[in-house]
Parts: sequence; structure tokens; C-alpha cells
Amino acid sequence: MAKQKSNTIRESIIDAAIEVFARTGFYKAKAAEIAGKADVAVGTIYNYFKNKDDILISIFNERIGELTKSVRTAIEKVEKPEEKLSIILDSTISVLEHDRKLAEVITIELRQSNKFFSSTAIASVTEFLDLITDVIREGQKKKVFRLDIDPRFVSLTILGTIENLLHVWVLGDKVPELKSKYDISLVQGAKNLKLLLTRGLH
Amino acid sequence: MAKQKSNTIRESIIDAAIEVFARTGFYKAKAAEIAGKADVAVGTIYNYFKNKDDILISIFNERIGELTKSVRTAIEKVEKPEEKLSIILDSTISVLEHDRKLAEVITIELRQSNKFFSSTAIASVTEFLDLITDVIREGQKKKVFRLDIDPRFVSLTILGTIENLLHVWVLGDKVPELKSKYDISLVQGAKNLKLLLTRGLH
Amino acid sequence: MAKQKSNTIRESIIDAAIEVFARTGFYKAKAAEIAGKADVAVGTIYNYFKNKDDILISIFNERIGELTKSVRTAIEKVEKPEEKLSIILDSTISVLEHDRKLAEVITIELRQSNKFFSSTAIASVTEFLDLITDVIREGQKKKVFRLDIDPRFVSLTILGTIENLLHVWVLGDKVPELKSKYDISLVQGAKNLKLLLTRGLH
Amino acid sequence: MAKQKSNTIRESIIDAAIEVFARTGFYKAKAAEIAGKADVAVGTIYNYFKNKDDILISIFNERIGELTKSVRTAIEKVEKPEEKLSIILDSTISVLEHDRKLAEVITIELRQSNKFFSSTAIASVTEFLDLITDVIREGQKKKVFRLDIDPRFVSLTILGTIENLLHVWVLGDKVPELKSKYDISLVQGAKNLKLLLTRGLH
DNA sequence: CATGAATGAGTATTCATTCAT
DNA sequence: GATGAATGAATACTCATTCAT
Repeated sequence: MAKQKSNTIRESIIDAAIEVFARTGFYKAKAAEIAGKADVAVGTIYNYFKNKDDILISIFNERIGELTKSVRTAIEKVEKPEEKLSIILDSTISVLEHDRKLAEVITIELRQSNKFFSSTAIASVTEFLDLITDVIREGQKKKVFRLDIDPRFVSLTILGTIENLLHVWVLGDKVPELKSKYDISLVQGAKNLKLLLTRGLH
Repeated sequence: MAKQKSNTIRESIIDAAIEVFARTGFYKAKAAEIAGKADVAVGTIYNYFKNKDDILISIFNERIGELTKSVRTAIEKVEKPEEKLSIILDSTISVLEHDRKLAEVITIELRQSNKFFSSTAIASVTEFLDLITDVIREGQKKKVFRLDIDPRFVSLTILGTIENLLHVWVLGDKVPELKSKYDISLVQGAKNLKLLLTRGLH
Repeated sequence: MAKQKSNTIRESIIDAAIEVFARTGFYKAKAAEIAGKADVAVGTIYNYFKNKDDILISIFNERIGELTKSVRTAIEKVEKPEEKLSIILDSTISVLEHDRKLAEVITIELRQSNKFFSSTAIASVTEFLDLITDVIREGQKKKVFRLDIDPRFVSLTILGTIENLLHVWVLGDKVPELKSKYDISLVQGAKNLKLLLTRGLH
Repeated sequence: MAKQKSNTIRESIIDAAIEVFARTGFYKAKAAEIAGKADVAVGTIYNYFKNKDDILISIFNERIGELTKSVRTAIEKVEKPEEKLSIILDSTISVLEHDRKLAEVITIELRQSNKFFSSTAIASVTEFLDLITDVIREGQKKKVFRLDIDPRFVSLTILGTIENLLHVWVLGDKVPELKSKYDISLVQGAKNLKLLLTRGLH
């Protein structure tokens, strides 16, 4: 019960932080505002997180972790690597499309925490990358994917593409010039990416 | 002569800023340290730049501008879109490979300025994206590239891939775990990207 | 209790500020020195006041407000306008004579805040002026004061005289030349002012 | 010729400074803006004045000096102390009414220079006060003014009244509330002051 | 655990003044 | 004398974090 309540408070802090980080940016985000939105006292934040960096890293680890986990589950019962790849793209896009604030945090704010690169967060990304890399490797082993392309490279391409699609999407409102020129929906982007990979990988 | 000297001072400030931004991060970069490295007084910085943001944006605009320009020049005399695309990748990678600090700034620091997105900097990126998009469009018109892929999407993919290759490269020293797993050289990356696109776009 | 304590802190900041403003001048007054004298941290000042201007204006409003209030109370039970006027002068002088630091702030520092004139502070002065103006008007209505003099003018004269008496008094120590020539005590000044007005207004 | 030119430059700096001080306030006035308005280089200011304080003090000394001098000249040929007093008021008001910017500087900005009180400027004011004091003393000797009022007090009253009339006049545009209530023209103020003194001093 | 008042380290920016030309 | 680029001291204010209640 106490645990339950604690979890609730922790969650509301994280939710508030996502919102504030997304709008204000990590460095300009104020603990007081996060506390206000979470409806707790400022000090309470520090009962659940070591510091501001810790909030950002937690958001990242937990949410990316969830994403990776749900994607992994989704491809578990599937056999064909091509199909797995397709599902990875679809489910990733789907999650982010329905949690725009999270997408904003990931895309824009992630790199703003100085301590980020020395933290466990890098592991979260690597885990996601590994998921893709493994699928490609498997496909190569099964001879459905060409062998002359580095599987790790493919995962970097996929992640990079998704990041930029998110970037344009998220920036859309703030930068009309960009939106008018490069307004590709996440879904359309995913479709294109599949087209490119399908032929590019064979 | 005075102009010459001014340019020299401006340049040394920019060089110092690139170095400091890359190591410290934009937000933690101190004006005093930039001034120290540039061998000028703190106040002198503000004779050449409006504020810290202005330095970052200037670096970006000028350097990306140069990159775009040199890439544009490189493909000018070439006819075939496939060849153009290949040259774009090669020259981009080549410039960045020989200017690691620039790569660091682009990759890590670029998104740390809040004012970035409301500035002219977005135009610099767009210009680079447009360059690629136009080549793809041209290829589609000439029927050498498939028509069912959005040219704008391709430029986002290419940019995203380059960004992540840079990211891994630049992060390499700081994050050994990542390096050991995803250590792909820029050149190797470019090669892979060409392989992927060659078949993926036809 | 908490409220009590807060008031105490606020008061000690105001007291410290009065002292520092009076000695250093508003613009040269350092937040750190005020904090030091008030025995609080610098940041604490900003928990109670928006900025330096706000301190000055608060001092002014509150102290002048008290003055006006005490003067108003003093003349409440009195009937004759001449008597009221006399009491106004006496009580004003009396308050200021016993709070020299307040006198210094009013005299020397008051006009040093740029934001002063667009603030509520002007209302405090006006209130004091109105008090006098009303008494004069009342006297005119009762035909004890001549009708050919503008009541508002009289209040400006009285205020101006008090200001200059304060000025000379306060400056005395700093400027010996002035003191030796124009050393009129507040009480002597008030006496003279009454003599001037008694006949001048009839 | 060189002297001529120098004087011209010095004058234009003073004129520019009066304007800038009056609008911006002494502390916020920038040397660069004064230089700009005076159409000289920043460094040139320092060929004519020791520092910013020196400009303000010079303005004060010279202009008040001129005022005192012209007032003194005006009353020279007059015999009666009552008439002298009247002329003092009229000419003072007249000068200030036609040089509003100077009035602003005198009224609002004068006290903002920290070094003011230790300078020669105090002598300028004293000189002006003495002028009035002497006239009153003379009147007392001639038995046209009552003897029970301190002549020095009278000069403080007159100066204080003029200051406040100026203050209201000058503040008029900035503070509508004050203007609507206490809008007395300088001329009307002078007239009232004469009425008050005529009877008050006899 | 929750609170939120108190803390004080930390820094971008300004601008009067200088001085080499 | 005139210039104006370079200087660098000087400081109000912020805000993450603490800790007594």
C-alpha cells in the first residue's frame, strides 16, 4: 500500500517532468514547476530522485526500456526476420505516436544532460539497437538478408531515421518552414523505411 | 588590415567556442573559458557575438553552410543522380572526418540551444536536406530511382544515418561499451549506406 | 509562528536595506551586503522581494504609509484646520527626527530607482499630499484660509520645505560647508514654516 | 579657433548628456549613447570630461551657475527686496520653463551621482540659496520683512517649492495620476508662491 | 515520508574607461 | 586632438538542493 502510493507519486513526478522537459528543455526546466505539476512539494522530488539528471535518465531508461521490452515481446512469436523488422518499426512508431511528449523528450532533450553519457542510459539505447542488430544478423544467417551490409549499421540507420522523423514531427509546430517542406507522418515514414529496407537489404 | 584582424579575432573565438562546447557542453560552457582559449578579454566576445546562443548558431550556420556549399560544388559537374548521391555521401563524410570538433559540435551540442529552432540555423539544415532531396527527385524524374519512395524521406534517412555514425564515432572515447559494440568508421558507414541505397532506391 | 518568523526576516532585510541604501546609495548598494547585514543568505532576499527596486519601493510605501497614517490619526479629533495643519507639521517632523535612516532614504535615495515613478510609490506621496490639500480646502471652505491660493500648491510647498530641511539635516555630516551655513534643526524649521503659513494663508 | 571648435564639441557633449540623462537616468545613461547623440567618438568624451560623474557635475555647476548669475544680474538694478524676490522667482521659473531637459536633469537626476555631494556642485546650490537668503536678510534689515523668520529657512522653502513644482511638471507625462491631481503650471506656482510669501513674510 | 523556506554557489553580460593608432 | 576596438571588473539574480520540522 505504501509502495503503491510511492509509485503513484513517483509516476506523477515523472509525468510532470516529461511535460516540463518537453516544453521548457532540460536545462531550463525548474524543479519547482515539476513539483507544482506533480502536485507535490519540491523536496518530495528528492525523495524519489537523486537530482534533476536522475529524473531525465530515469525517464529515458524506463520508457525506452518499456519500448524495447514491448517490441521484443511483439516479435517473439514471429519467425521471419523480415516480418520481425516490420513489427519493430510499426510498434516503435506506434508507441511514440501515441506519446508525443515522450517523443519530444527523447528527441530533443535527451542529449542535454551532461551526465547522460556516463550513465546507464547508454545501455538502454544499446539494448534497442541490439534488438535490431540481432534481427538483421539472424536474417543474414538465414540468407534472407544480404551479407555485405553490417547489421550494426542497419540499426543505426533505422534509429537515425526514426529520430529525424520524430524531430520533424515534434518540431512541426515550432518551425513552420520545416513543417511545410518536410512534413512526413510517422506512419508514412515507417512505410517508406520498410520499402527502402525491403529492397535495400535483399 | 583592421578587417583582417577582426576576422582573426572572430575566428579564434569561434575556434575556442567549438572546442569548449564540444568538451563541456553548451550549457556548461563558460564565456570566460572561451575567452581564455581565444586569448581575448571576456568582453571582446560580446563585440562579435550577441550572446552564447549566437556563437553556437553562428558556428552551425557557417560550418554547415560551408559543408553544403562544398558538397554542392562537388556534384555540379556530375550528371548521373546515383553518382551525385555517392559524391554527397563521400564529401560529407570526408569533411567531417577531418574536422572532428565540428562533428562533435554538430552531433552533441547542436540541440542544446533553446533558441536554435527559432533561428536561421534551421535553414542551414534544410538547405542540406534539400540538396539531397533534389538529387533524389531528379533521379525519379529520370527514372533511375523508384517512384514509390518519398525523396524527402530519403534525405531524412541519410541525415539520420550520418548523425548516428558521427554520434558513435564521437562518443567512442567516452563510452567504451558503445565503441566496442558499434564501432563503425565513417568510411565504412558511408560504404554501407551506399550499398543500402543503391539497391533500396532502385 | 512561521508567519512571525517570516515577518522578522522581512523586517531585518528592510532594516539592513535602509542602512545600506542610506550609506551607499541605491545603485551602489550590493545585495550581498544587505544580506550580510540582515544575517540571511543572498537568495533569501529574493524570497521576500522581487528585486532591488522592490525593496526600495517597499520601504518607501510602508514607511511613508505609516507616517501618513499616524498623521491622519493625529488630526482626527481636531476641529480647526489651522490646528490640523500645525499637527501635521509637528507629527511629521517628530517621526522623521526619530528615524534618521528613514529620513536619509526618503531624502537621498528615493529618486534613484528608475521604476519608482511607475510604481505604487507615487500613490504614497500623493496620499500624503492629499492629506494636506484636504485640510487647506477645508480651511478655505470655512473661510479661515484665503481663497486665492491653490491648496495643492500649499501641499507642494510644505512637502518641498520638509524635504529640504531633511536634506540639509541629513547632509550635515557629509558636507560641513553646507552645515555651517544652513544648519536649521527640523524643529526650528517646523516652527518657521508655521509662522510663514499662519500669516501667509490668512 | 581650436578653442572655438573644442568648445563646440564640449557643448554638444553636454547637450547630448542632458538629453540622455533626462530620459534614461544618470546610472543607466550610456557613454556610447551620449557620444552618438553628440556625434563624436566615445573616447572624445574623455578628452573633455574626467568621467561620467564629471559630466553631470559640470552640467549642474555650469547651468545652475548661469541661472544664479542671470538672476543676480536681473536684481542688481532693483532696490526693493520684495521686488527682488519677485524677480528671482520669475526669472528662475522662466529659465527652467524654457529648458525642460535641464529641469529634468536638475530635478530627477541630480542626486544620482554618488560623487555629487563631495563635489563643487554643492557650492552651486549654496550660491543660489545664498542669493535668496541675502535678499531676505536685506529685507529684514530694511524692516520690510518680518524678523522672526530665519532667512535661510525661507530660501529652503523657495527652493523646495520650485523643486516640487518642477517635479510634478516633469513627471506629468510619465505619471498621469499625479498630473491629473497636481498639475500646476510653473507660472501658476510662482504666482502662488508670491502670494504666500507676500503676506507670510510681512 | 512530505514539506517548503533557506541556502549560496555560480556566471552571463554590461559598459565605463583606456590607449594604440 | 579624435577615434573606437579591446578591456575586465563588477554583480544582481536564479534555482537545484538541503534539512529542520
